[in-house]
Amino acid sequence: MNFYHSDNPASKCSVCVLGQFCLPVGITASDISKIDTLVKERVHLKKGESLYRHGDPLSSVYSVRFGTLKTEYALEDGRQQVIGFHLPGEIIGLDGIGEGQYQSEAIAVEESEVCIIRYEAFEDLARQIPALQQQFHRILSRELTQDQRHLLSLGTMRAEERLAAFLLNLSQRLAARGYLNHEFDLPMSRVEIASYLGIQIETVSRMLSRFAESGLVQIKQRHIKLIDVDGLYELAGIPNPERARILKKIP
Amino acid sequence: MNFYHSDNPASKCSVCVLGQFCLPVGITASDISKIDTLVKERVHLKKGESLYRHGDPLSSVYSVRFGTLKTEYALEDGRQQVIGFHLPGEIIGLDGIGEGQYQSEAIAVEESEVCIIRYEAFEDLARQIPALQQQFHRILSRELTQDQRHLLSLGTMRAEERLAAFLLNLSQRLAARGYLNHEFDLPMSRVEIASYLGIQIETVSRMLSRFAESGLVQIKQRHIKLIDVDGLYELAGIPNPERARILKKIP
DNA sequence: CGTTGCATTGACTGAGATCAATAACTGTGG
DNA sequence: CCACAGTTATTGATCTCAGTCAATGCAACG
Repeated sequence: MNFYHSDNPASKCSVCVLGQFCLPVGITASDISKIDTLVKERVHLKKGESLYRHGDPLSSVYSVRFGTLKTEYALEDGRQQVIGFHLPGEIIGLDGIGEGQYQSEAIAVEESEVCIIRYEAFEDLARQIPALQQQFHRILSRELTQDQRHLLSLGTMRAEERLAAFLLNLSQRLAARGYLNHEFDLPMSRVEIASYLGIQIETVSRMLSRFAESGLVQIKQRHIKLIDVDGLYELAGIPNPERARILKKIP
Repeated sequence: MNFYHSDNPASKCSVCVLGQFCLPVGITASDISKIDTLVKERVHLKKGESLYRHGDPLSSVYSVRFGTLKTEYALEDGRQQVIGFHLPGEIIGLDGIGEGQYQSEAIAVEESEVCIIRYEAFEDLARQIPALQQQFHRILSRELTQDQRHLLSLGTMRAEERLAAFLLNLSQRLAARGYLNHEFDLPMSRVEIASYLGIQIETVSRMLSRFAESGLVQIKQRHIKLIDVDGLYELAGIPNPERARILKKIP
C-alpha cells in the first residue's frame, strides 16, 4: 500500500473526472472548496493488496479513482465470497459504519488507486452541506438496492442467467463511465467471478464457452466482446434498457 | 391499510419500548421532543397488505411497531424473492432513498403496525441532531451488512445450513427484543421462508423434518422449539455467540 | 523451456428441483 | 358442531443442473 499526500490541484475532487459519481450535484463554489479539503490523501494498491480487512477500525471510506477492487465477506468457518466489484467513482468501506469496524475485506483486483475520505470529517461536513448529506444517503441506499439485486440473482437465477446478467451489469457500469461497453477486459479472474455469482469456476468456464458457441460473445482469455446484447438480455431474463421499449405486453 | 394520527403520549418515540432500536443513544431531552414531533402517524396492516410497492414515490421510511413485514424484490420477468423479514424496531423503506422511489414491495406477513417517518423532515432533523444522523448512518450500514450476510448464505451455504442459520438468526433477533428465543411461532409461511433462502418449499419442509428427527428442534406447524442450539450452530457452520468462547483454536 | 498459475473440457455424482399424491390445518356457512 | 372447500405443509419418486474430480491446454515469467 502506498500513501500519497497532495495539495496539488489535480488531486482535487472538484476537478476529478469522477465527480459525477462521488460528488453531489447542485452545490455552491464554497461548498466545493470545503469538499476539496476533505480528500487530501490517496492510496495506491497493487493487484492483490488489501485496502482494509474485516475487523479493522473504521477510519475512512474510500472512493475508487482507478482500477477495480473486490469486497469479500467471510464466514467464521473459512468459507468466503466476493460480495461486490467496485469500479472508479464507487464508494467502499460503508459496511464499517454500523459497528465502527469493517465487516468485509477490500482487495485490489488489479492495480488501483483510491481516495481516502476521513469518515468523521465527512460526517461533519455532510451536516453542513445538505446536498452532500442527501447524496451520501442516496449512495448508501443504492448500495442496498445493488445488494438486493445480487440476492435475487443468487436466489432465483440459474448459472447461465447469473453470468449473462453479470456481464451486462459490468457493461452498463463501464458505459456509465464512458468506457467502451461492448468490448472490454475483465479485470477479475474466473475464480473471482465464480465466487461472486455463487457458482463454481468450471461452470463459469463452461457457460462462457457456451455463450461463445451461441454467438452471444467472443472471448479470448479475459478480453470479452459482447456480440448479441439483446440475446444476452433475453437469456438473463431482464429487458434491455438500452433500447426504449415501446411495446407493451398484451395479455 | 389503516392510518392513525395521534398526539397522545403513548405514541411518542421517546416512550416506545422499541426506542433502543430506532432512537439514537445519547441525545438530550430537547432533542427527544423534536424527534417525537417527527412521528405522528402510524399504519395498521392486515396480513397480506402492502405498505408500499415497487415504484411508489418515497415519502417516508417506516419503523415496525409490532408484527412482521417482508420485503420482496421482483425481476422484470415476474420472478420474485423475499429479501428480508422485518421485526419490531427495524426500519424499512430505505431502498427508496436512492432513486426517490421504493425498489421493493413491503408486505405484512402477519397483522402489523408501523410508524410513519416523513423522510424529508427526518433528513432535516438529522442535520440538526448529530447523534440522530450518526444513528441513521449506522442503521443503513447494518442493513448493508445484513444483506451481505444473506448473500453469503445464498452463495456458499447448502440448504440445510441456510435453514439452520435462518432459525438461529430469527432466534437472536427475538432475544434482542426480549421475547422467548428458544420457543416461538414463525410468523411467515414455508413459501416465504423458501423464497428468502433461495430454495424450494419442499426442501424447507424436508430439512425441518430432518432437524426434528435429529432432535435439534421440535416443530408443530409454525410453532418451533429449538432443542439443541449448539447443534444448530454447528450445522450452520457458525460459532455460537450465546456462549462466550474461551477456547482458542490450537493449530 | 520447464515451472507455475489460470482456464478449459470431460466424466461422473449428488443436492436439491420438479412432479405428484396425500395430509393437516383454517375458515365458512349451514 | 360438523361438513366442505381452500389453503398450506409433508412426503415420496424421479430428474436435472451444477458440483466434484481429474486430465489437459495455454500464457506468462524467471
